[in-house]
Amino acid sequence: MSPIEQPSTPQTEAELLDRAQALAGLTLGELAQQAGIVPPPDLRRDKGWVGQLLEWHLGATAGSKPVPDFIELGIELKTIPIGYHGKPLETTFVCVAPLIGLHGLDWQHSHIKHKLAKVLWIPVEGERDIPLADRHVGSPLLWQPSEEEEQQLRQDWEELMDMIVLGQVEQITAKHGEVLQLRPKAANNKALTEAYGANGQPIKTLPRGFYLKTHFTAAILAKHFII
DNA sequence: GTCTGATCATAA
DNA sequence: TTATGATCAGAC
Repeated sequence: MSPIEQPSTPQTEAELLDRAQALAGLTLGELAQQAGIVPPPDLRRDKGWVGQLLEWHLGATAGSKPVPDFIELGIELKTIPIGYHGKPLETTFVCVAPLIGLHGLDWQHSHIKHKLAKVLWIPVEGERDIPLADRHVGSPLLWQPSEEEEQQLRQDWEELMDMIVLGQVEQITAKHGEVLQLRPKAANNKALTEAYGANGQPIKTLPRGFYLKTHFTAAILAKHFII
């Protein structure tokens, strides 16, 4: 057996798209075999497995660094689990929400705006009754937020950040926001980080992340594939 | 059936 | 602990 090398990094957007398109229709089992790895029985203990498998095939290099998957192209790769009805099964994690040091932070300079500036979505069958190795990869979609989409994101972001600045982070639930929600993003409920309390004093709370609601990502996919 | 809060693995 | 990659699973 010769060692398996990761495919090279695409140099252009077109090349990345071509290569993503070439993966469409294949199963995760086939892709795992090409990468020389064995699919886990389920994703319970490997929630990021699908995303990392696709990153490998497309030659993403960022690893766990806080930069886009394809640095040169400024493109972020996201896999999205799809149900039998063609709609996303899960919300999409975007990034962790800053809870302190927010003075002067606005939407234009937010981490989330930059994360979502250009995203390569790759739908993957996600129904739990389909064995992981048998799930098919779908057609990729390169997306940039429309003005309307960005406006929706910005509005929710500003509402949520206002609450965080006012020390109301613990009053925020997943119901806040139309397209963007704030939910815990942690290893467990013992992992704490610093935030503002109601009176401006520091408190310890669960790290939070921004997630795109399924109806928002469903609309993105629908706009591209159904029209 | 859907949603929300909780959780899992790994690297640095 | 924070960053990456997300899905699980009980509540509703």
